[in-house]
Amino acid sequence: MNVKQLRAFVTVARTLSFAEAANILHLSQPTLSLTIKNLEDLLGGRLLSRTTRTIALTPEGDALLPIAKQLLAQWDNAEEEIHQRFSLKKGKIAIAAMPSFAASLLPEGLLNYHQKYPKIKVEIHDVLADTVVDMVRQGRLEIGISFDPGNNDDLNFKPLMKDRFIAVLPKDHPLRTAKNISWKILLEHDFITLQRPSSVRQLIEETLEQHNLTLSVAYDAHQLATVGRMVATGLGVAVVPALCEQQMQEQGAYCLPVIEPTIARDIGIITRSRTQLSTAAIAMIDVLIRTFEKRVN
Amino acid sequence: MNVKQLRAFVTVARTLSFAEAANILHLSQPTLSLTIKNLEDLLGGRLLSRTTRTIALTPEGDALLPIAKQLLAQWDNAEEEIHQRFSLKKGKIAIAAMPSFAASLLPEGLLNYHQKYPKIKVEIHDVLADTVVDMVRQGRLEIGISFDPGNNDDLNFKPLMKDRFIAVLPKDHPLRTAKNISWKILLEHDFITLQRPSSVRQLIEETLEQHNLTLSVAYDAHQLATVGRMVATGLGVAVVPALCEQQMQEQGAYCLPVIEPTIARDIGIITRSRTQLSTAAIAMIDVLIRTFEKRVN
DNA sequence: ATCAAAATGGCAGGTTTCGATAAAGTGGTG
DNA sequence: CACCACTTTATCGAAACCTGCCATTTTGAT
Repeated sequence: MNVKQLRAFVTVARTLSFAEAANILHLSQPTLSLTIKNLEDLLGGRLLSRTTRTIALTPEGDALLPIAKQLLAQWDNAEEEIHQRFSLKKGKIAIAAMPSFAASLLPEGLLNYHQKYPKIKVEIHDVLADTVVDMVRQGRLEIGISFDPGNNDDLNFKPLMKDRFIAVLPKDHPLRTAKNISWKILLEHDFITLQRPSSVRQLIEETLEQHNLTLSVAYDAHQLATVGRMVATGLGVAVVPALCEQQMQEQGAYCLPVIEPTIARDIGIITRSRTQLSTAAIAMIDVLIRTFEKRVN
Repeated sequence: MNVKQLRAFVTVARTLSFAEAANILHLSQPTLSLTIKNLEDLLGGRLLSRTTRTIALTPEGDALLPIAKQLLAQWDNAEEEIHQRFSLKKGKIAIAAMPSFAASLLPEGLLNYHQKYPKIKVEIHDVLADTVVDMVRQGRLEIGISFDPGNNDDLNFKPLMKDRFIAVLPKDHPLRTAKNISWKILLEHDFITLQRPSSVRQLIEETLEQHNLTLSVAYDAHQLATVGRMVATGLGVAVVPALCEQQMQEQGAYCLPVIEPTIARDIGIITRSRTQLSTAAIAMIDVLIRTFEKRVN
């Protein structure tokens, strides 16, 4: 039994005419005759009692009709459902992004995506950079935004932009008029930064060590927002990704480029290699690239 | 999208191997490859992410799988349902029978039918003989059991048996030892019969009129059971179809053949001509014929 | 008898199917 | 670390099959 046969039966049952049904189905009358006959043979008896003048449903046909209608409706729904998913009119996509990106640029990308594919739901996981990588690796979601996880067989990294690190100073700090500030000077002040598992903290420590600079941390916190507020309050200075510049300024802190050394890292899209991405994910990646490509903070 | 494609997809999703799935589906592996490919093309994207070593569902495939499973299950159910109806394992059939038959022989036929097709429900309408004919003519049910409705374009009559009319006497009646009884003698007693719309009453009146005999009715009732009880009580005598002989005897009356004239009528199966009978109905007719054919009461 | 509609038969085009073969990814091995 | 062998899917070409149409016949109703 196939869909064509069932559709033919329902149409004949509705029109009570082979000729008219054949028209509707874009078939010739003989073909329709045969189709119905095949269906009847398959099911083991007549569904339609037909003379040249009158078509009527047999009791079995009567029983099949509502079932067939429902079946066809569900069939079409299923097809439409998947079709919509593929054509991005529907569906859901999950993204993990490191907090600095999630809270700064990501919304702009999401806005572009939503304008293009308004029916797709997007779920954002703003978690630590390492967690982003883990979540993608475990297949918990399709797209991660973080910095380059390094050579990795099962992960792909597509760079989006460079993220410099910037110094954050209280607004009334004497150095705020300078064009930039060196680490050496910066480290003479009380230093506020993120707590250890953070990638920002790690990167700062590693880089300073390479340049034989010593970091003494006065305060550390979990969230950049806290750091920003602490700096604004005058507790000390900090170094954060440029991505957070706007956030820092909004909290009343002042941002300056930090040099000697300049710290920068690639931020990009992480996906699993060897795994087919959903069309929604492919579209999301496309939008993100268009939005952020070659942008340097 | 067709059933074959969906079944192929579900099987591959279950086995996670094209080769194994092809075996299960009794297809060659290339054919299965192409089937899946066609389904994917139709829906607009990949459902299965496949390498030579690993097969995995894409998000869309994941979404389709439960839908497809449900759809196929319903599909099979529908097919099975109708199939069972045709093979008489299921279904319902309605019969109308005149009361004299319904209360006497019919149960024997129904028993045979039920033994052969235990899943079929049977609905009995024990109504007046004329009503039986009307119900069949109107298409309210497929099978009627009554006497010959006469030449009729839209009805078929298939005789089952001859039904003689018999005299019913109180058990202590002086004539009960006779081999038979003539109408002339019978009419000397108080006569009990059915009320006018009944076919029994009509047939008796018509026949007697043809033989110049006069019927004077002392009592008339609606149901044969009442007539029987009245006779048994000694209120008078009656003439009823032989079908009711057992019933009369059970009620304490005594039955004798009635002669001069003998009244008999054909009892048979009435169906609509030019209408396809359900398989259940065809089987019922077959059973009834086997059970009652050539039986003469 | 005539007319209209479904059934049947024959034929063409397209699809499906298969076997054979190619391509690709994986895992082991030197 | 590169290469080879093995396994599995993808591709290709030919044959079988099915499906569709047209022409014709059959059938039932007027």
